Amino acid sequence: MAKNSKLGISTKSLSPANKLDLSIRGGVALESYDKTSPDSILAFASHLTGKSLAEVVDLPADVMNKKNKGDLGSLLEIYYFKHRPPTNSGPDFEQAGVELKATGLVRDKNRNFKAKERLVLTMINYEDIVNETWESSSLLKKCQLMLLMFYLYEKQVEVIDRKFVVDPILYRMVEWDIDTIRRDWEFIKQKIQEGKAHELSEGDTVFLRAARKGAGGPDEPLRKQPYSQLGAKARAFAFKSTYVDSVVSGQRAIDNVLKISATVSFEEAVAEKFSAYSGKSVFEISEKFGMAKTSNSQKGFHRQLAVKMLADGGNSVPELERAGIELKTIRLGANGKAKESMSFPGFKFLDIVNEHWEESSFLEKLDRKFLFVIYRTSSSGQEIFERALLWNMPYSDLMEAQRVWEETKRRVAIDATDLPKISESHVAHVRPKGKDGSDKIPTPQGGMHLRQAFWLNSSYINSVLHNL
DNA sequence: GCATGATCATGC
DNA sequence: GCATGATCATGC
Repeated sequence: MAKNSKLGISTKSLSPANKLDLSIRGGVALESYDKTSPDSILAFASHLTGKSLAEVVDLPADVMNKKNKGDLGSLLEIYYFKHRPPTNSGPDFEQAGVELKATGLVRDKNRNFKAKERLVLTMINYEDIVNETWESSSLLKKCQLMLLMFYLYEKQVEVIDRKFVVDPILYRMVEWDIDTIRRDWEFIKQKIQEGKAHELSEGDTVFLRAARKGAGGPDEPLRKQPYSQLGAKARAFAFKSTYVDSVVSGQRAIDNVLKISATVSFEEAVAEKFSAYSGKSVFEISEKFGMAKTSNSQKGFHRQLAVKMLADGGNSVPELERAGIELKTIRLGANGKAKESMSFPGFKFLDIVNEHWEESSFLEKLDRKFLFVIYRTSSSGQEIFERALLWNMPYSDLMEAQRVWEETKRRVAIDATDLPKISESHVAHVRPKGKDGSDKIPTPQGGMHLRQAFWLNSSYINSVLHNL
């Protein structure tokens, strides 16, 4: 939570920390709550469901008059919970050990709630983390128990008017996904210990990410790291937004497709699922799952087959979505090479010219963990499932992808019909991707041109596979 | 065999 | 209806 001073709120308007004068408006008489009890804090928080902060408490004039009213979490603490969080790095409610997080939801295509963005937990201190163990970590101290409050984010609505649209949740890391989260934390620490804080990437890990923090522009000052002279971008521990989604929807209770446990990591669980099929023919595997390949142009066939293998015949793997893992199939020819490049979502000419790399959808996709499911045509002409592996893009290649993206942005503004070709980068290129030849969208030049997308070069895919 | 362009099937 | 992942098609 931001400290009060950051909000510019006079502390004179605060009630004494332990005297709970809960003058609640709106005809709702609320009981007090016990600051030492997580359950009591949760119960008190739940009275906000369906309401906004401004509906429930009288906010002082200095807050109401401020144009930027600050972050909702801090306002909640002060004016709803009447609580002043400690200035140390521990949880907001120190006696109960509860950290308060208020986070925004938006509606997806199906009108379901989803997290607007990743949930930032706490800054990564590169100097300190190398001396921590998981058990003694500042992350665990602060965030092992969190009160998560979810409001509907709408840009034009002031923070104090945003309604809490679902019930708050008391999130206990121990009960949820501590095994995976701990591994994520260890991985991030390890990278810093190797002097690679500047190479941290969101794709490194599964649920807990090292998320870029701060403005992120070229002027953003870099932080020192203990085992390298190179400065590193400021990063914070954060939960991946798809992971937050699963927390909101309560999905976690039912998705146990991969059978991750204290002794089986995400990677091991995936490997275990695929191991039974290694070397088997695509035909044999599809027979097993009763999948009739209706035509050769069934373009999603190998992908469907991959999901079946992972989900024991089911049609989805919620853990993949929760972890934001990108499933991609790769088909190798008899020569062991991937023939096709790998496509990514299309972009609009009019949008990309105003985007920044850091916020681009291409980076959002690339900066993930990938699950490659690899098929290979044997010398006899029969296609077999070879293996599956988890991968994320090395830092240097991500930089090259950025270069291609920046070049694309630059050239779209000049001539949207002349974009980076496969020969211009060893990593990525731009190519059409549409329904057909008539699928054209407007260009900055005022014309119409075929819809385009970013692709990873087939030669790059092959070099990645070769190195693994 | 590769670069480039075109298009299909699917799920939401 | 449309974006997306994937594959097909053509020309050199």
